[in-house]
Amino acid sequence: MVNSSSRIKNIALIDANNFYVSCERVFNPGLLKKPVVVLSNNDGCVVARSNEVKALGIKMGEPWFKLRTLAQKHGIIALSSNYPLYADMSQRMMTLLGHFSPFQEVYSIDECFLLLDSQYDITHVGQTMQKNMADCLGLPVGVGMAATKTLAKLANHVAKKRPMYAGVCNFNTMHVDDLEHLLAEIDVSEVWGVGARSADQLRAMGLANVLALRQADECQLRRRFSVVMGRIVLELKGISCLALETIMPPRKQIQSSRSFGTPVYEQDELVEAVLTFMRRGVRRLRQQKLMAGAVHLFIQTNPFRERDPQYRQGITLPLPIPTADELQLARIVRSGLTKIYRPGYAYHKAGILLTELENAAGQQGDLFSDPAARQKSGALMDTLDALRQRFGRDIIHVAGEGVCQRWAIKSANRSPRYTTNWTELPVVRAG
DNA sequence: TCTGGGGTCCTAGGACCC
DNA sequence: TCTGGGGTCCTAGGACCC
Repeated sequence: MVNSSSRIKNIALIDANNFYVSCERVFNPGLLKKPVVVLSNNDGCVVARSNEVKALGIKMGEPWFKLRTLAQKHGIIALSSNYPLYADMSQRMMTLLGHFSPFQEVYSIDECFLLLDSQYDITHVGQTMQKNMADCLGLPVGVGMAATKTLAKLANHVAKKRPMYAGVCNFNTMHVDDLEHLLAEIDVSEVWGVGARSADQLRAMGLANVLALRQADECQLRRRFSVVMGRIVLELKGISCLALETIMPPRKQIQSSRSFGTPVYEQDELVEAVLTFMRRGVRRLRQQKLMAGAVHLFIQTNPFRERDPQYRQGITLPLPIPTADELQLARIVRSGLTKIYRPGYAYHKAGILLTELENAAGQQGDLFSDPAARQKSGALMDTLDALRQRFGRDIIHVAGEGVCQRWAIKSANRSPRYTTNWTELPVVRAG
């Protein structure tokens, strides 16, 4: 893996440490060095942990109510999630990192891949990125570099876990013996794409660490698992199978769903929820200039309440022609709900899934559709878009969404939307 | 009392066709 | 008595990711 040849690719993975917690700390330095968690919707589960919390052994995804005593004992600060803030910080981070290479793949809210030019000292470039993120945004990041995406992910893991790397680790400049020694110490479950299930099976086959997996026979593992595992093995060997996706592929589905703050029994209330989800889904559909060919609607009781009667049902509702018309979509889910709703259950979650998405611009005409009606619907939707743009996205509802929304989520400890809402900007004291 | 939400890809198996 | 077989399409479910 010594970087003797310029043909070896330099792929960097930059990833913010404890992203949500770090975003909160930027605007509230009082949270620095304190144990902090950020909770999911409804303040249900832990979705981000500061290092102090990780040190206490608290796991990702742990239900918050189970941690109350421990939290009290250690003074853990719990924040409701504040997605507008994180999304905005993410955008700033990606823009800044984009200056380091024309080849950037934004992989998730807090990480991106960059293809770097080998003529520079790549490790130094990584250190510059790290400093840049700290100086401009106040975000701590880890940087991993290697010849493939899977190896870069691992290098990033090493950069964060081993203090000697100080957050920047480049596999491409390591001697192969050192690298293999390192990989032998890493559990196979740390490999990108190896989940808990596969990790158990790999261990049972005697492939417990990353080096063992790297040296395994690709064909055999492909047959035993799937093509995905085959690719992972090749990537670990330094053979690139996963291309850098610099252009975001179009969405294939848009989902909008929520657990309820309190159980819902009545059909009318479910209608409220489902119509609200549909409005949110359609907003994203229209933002991305897409149309949906079908909608899937689902409702379910709480699977954790095992003693309660359980019911879960979904229905796929095809549209005669693809549409982004909120009113039409609202009508169709409302009628779909009457088909799957059963009285007598405590519903806990519902959602809609817009599928068979296609580009609104490339929309084909339909022999039976009425062009005048389509034009009218388009004009109405444009008006709604404009009103919401001007007065806020929740200004207009479809009739039936309800006003009080008793089922709406709980979000007890949300921080202000520092960067995206004028009334919540942080105040800077002069002098 | 209280257990997230939003995605992707792959595979197996059934339906269907010739 | 003999009781096809191969290709394709679709869907549900599994696994994984952040």
